[in-house]
Order: sequence, then structure tokens, then C-alpha cells
Amino acid sequence: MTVRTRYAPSPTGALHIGNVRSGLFAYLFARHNGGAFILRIDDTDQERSTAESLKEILESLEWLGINWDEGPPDPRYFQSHRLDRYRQAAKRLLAERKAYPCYCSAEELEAKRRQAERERRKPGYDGKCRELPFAADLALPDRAADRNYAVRFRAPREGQTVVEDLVKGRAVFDNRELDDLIIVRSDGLPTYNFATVVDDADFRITHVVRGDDHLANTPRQMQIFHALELTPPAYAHLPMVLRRDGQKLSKRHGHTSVLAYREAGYLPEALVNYLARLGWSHGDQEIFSRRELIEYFDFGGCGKSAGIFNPEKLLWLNFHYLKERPLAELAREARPFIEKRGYAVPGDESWLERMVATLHERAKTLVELVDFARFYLTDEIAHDPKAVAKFLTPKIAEPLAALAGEIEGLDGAADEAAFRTAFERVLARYGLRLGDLAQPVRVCLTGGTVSPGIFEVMAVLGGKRTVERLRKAERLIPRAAS
RNA sequence: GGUCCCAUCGUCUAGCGGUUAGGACGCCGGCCUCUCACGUCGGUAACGCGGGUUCGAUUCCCGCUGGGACCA
Repeated sequence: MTVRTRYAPSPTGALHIGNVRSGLFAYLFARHNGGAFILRIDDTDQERSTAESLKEILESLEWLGINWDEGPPDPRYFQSHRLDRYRQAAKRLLAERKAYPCYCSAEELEAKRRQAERERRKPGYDGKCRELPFAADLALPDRAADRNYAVRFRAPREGQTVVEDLVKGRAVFDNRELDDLIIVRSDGLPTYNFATVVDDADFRITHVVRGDDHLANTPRQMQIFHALELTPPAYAHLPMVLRRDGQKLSKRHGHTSVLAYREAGYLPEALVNYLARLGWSHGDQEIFSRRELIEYFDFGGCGKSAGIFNPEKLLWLNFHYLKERPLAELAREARPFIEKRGYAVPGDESWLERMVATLHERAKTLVELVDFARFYLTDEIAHDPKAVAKFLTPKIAEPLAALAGEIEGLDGAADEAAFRTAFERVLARYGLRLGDLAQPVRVCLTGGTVSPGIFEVMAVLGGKRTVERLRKAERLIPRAAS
């Protein structure tokens, strides 16, 4: 049997990191087994579903490289296009008396629940309408036609339902604890648990991979499968991803959306690697290529307990992938960030590459990289007053001028070695050590005391800009008190 | 409240009866060095508690405690 997994996000907000991990695991499991990964859009909540959210979800998955074999834009993979199917399935259950109409009003139910709570009984549905007679061809609820009832599933009253979960192991539920859940609401719309079952059945899903917040719903879903005379799929319930404070990650708290990480200069490989290692492991290995992830992934490697999202580790991984990135690619990826910072984007691709080469071991994100690149990208140097005061002293004025002179003497195509030679000539002439001159030069060229190696900086800047900056900075040096 | 799930360093985790309890992030320190990084070497830090089972429990079982989810 070919493995078929699915991911069914609802387009009611940004795709967040905890949620997308379920999709990633479902995808990895399918790929590992040479099966199919299906993307289904859970948009039955018409009120809250938006086209923008849908677009963001698709964009997020594409960015992460989580490719689906079946799904949007094919309309058959949208729940909103499948309402007839749910109704059809509900009618069948009604006809077979595996479901029944429930006339209890919301207020009535609410009152009963409160009552039960007061008496410290379990608050589930009491089964009032369960044995009421009704016609086998009873129509589905429709408020407009004054058919103001819900359809409830007639759940078995005795026995047990056992979930053999691939991650959590066996979970046994007493059927007495499971009340008759509503499958079609009085407005005619199917409920989540029912629609999910019909979908998973219709799309022949073999393994349902999802967050463990659905574990408690699973026995009910299995019962519906049985009522439909189908074999339930296998289940794999992944533990949740929590925030640092132990709270569930939620759509409402920004910054956790997948696209926000793209904006913040993270690479998709880093995010995928991080998410994979959050809740799954393969011995001591930390870095995984896509290929390795697919090769090694299995549910046996999944942990059972919830994990807390750790931004520092993600940052470290991003840094790792930034270092690994071929320079040409990194240069290309840096462009939109340069633009966003408001700098003119250099047209010279190889120059950009050389610039990136001096920075990619110093930045943890693309945003940071572009911030560090400021002095390359603009000639408006913001000189740090403290650095100026410390390093641009009267006695260094002459060596700086000498260095400018030496560099002017170089021809235009000077490389790092040439700058080094010029630099060393000046050091020798004034009896200075490397550090004595490097820091003042650094302040002249970059405005501050932190930068890539000084010869690298000069080489990327080029002779002309280097000399200009040295000369310009001379004005910042106070006159020697004689 | 009922049901279900979970429990190893601060965090992610390895461990699947006998280990000096391993790795990674972070943090701290050394080395490298023109600054900052990178790199490298080292350090800090964990089996929630109580009962069993066993010659021996981090590991198996039960209870407790503490988290979480679902049901509304």
C-alpha cells in the first residue's frame, strides 16, 4: 500500500512554526516511504478564512520546500468545495440510523452542562434525543427551511476504542466517556471532526500525522470510520511546540509565522533543520540536509513530550547555513535585504560576492549581514565618536596620510596582497605594529572598531574609496597640541 | 470537573537494566588574532518525588506531584 499523508491547515491566519512542523513531518514521512503528500485546505470556517491567509500558507510551504503532490490550486482539495460530500455522508449515517437528529437548543445544552458541572458530573451530551424516532429519509438541517436541528453521531455506548499511535503508543478510551458528537450543525455545516474523517477517507489517507491536540478526538474519528464501514488510517500524534513560557504557540502572537522568519533574514534550510530536530532526533546528529531528513525520518525517532521553541538554536543553525552557502547564491539572496534597507543595490555581481565573503562568517541572518555591510554600501560613514577619540590621535595623522599616499601609488586593480604590502611599508617607516595602524584605519574606513580584516575591507572598497575615506577622516584628527 | 497524553542539564535531545549519564544550543574561560567574528581546546549544568520488580534501576510497573491537550 502506498503511503499517503496529508496536511490540512486552515487559512485563518499566518502559518506558524509549531503548526507547520506537523506538515513537515507528514511530508518527510511520505517522502521517506516514496508515498504521496497531500495538501488540503480546511476552509469550512467561511467567516474566518481569507484569500490572503491561503496565499501565505502556500507561499510558506513553497519557501520551505515542502512540496505537495496533490492539493491547491485543484479545487477538490478545498473543504468548502466538498460540502456536498459531507452532507451525503451524513445522510447515509442518518439513513442507517448511525446518526440521529438532535433538537436540543444551544441554551438547553448550555444549561445542562452547567448543571452537570455543579453536580460534578461529566458535562457531555446526555443522549436526550438519541432514541427519538425519525424518518429514515430525514432531510439534513437547514435553518431557512425551518429544519432547526443538529445531527449527532450515535456513538457506541460500551466497549473501548483503542488508538495505536505511532508516536505515543497505545491510548485506550472507554466508549462510555465519549458522548454523541454533532456531525452536522443546525446551520447545515459539518463539524470539524466529521469533515476530517470524510476527507481522510475520500483521499485514502493512510497515515494521519498531526499535533497531539487531536489525540483526544481520535477515538471519535475512528468510530465514524467504522460507522462508514471503513478502516481508520494509522495515526501519529506529534507533541506540541510551546513558547518559552510554556504556552502553546499561537497564531495571535506574531513573530512565529513562517514568513516572518523569511523577512528576518533566515534561510529555509535552517528553519526546516530546526523544526525537524524539535521533537525528532537521529542519534547525536544536529545538521541534516533535506536528503538526510527524508532518508532518516521515522516516527520511532520522535519524542513524546512537548518542546519549547528555542530561538538561539535556530539562530545558530541559520548561521551555520549562512556560512555554508555558496557565495554567489548568498549574494543573490542578500539583494532584497539591501534594497529593503534603502541602499542602492550594486550591479556588480562579483563585487557583491566579494563583499558577502567578508561578512558571512560574522552575521547570523541576512538582515544582520546587510547591517554589517553598511560601510560598503554607502559612503556616508557614521564615525563613532568614541572610536574617533581613541584611535584618531594626532600622532597617527602622518602614518594615515602616508598610507593614503602609498595606496594612491598602487594601480587601480590592487588586491588584498597589494594593500598589505603598502600597509607594511608604512608600518616599517614609522616603526609601528600592525595593530597600531589597523584600528585607526578601520575607524577611517568603517566608522567603527569592528569589521572584517582590514586588508579585506580595503580590497573590497578599492583603492579610490579607501584613499577618499582616509583623507576625509584626517579632518577628524585634532591638531597636535604643540 | 471528567478523559487522554507527557516528565534526562536553562533549552533541544541520546539512552531502550549494569554508562565516569553522551551530544547540541546558550553561558563562562583558554588558544588563535589588526578589531569583531570564525575556528579550536576546556568548563558549567540533568535523570521531579515515593513505593515496588530485580543481584542491579535514568531505563520496567504503580502511586503522587507537576505540565499539557480534549470535552464544553
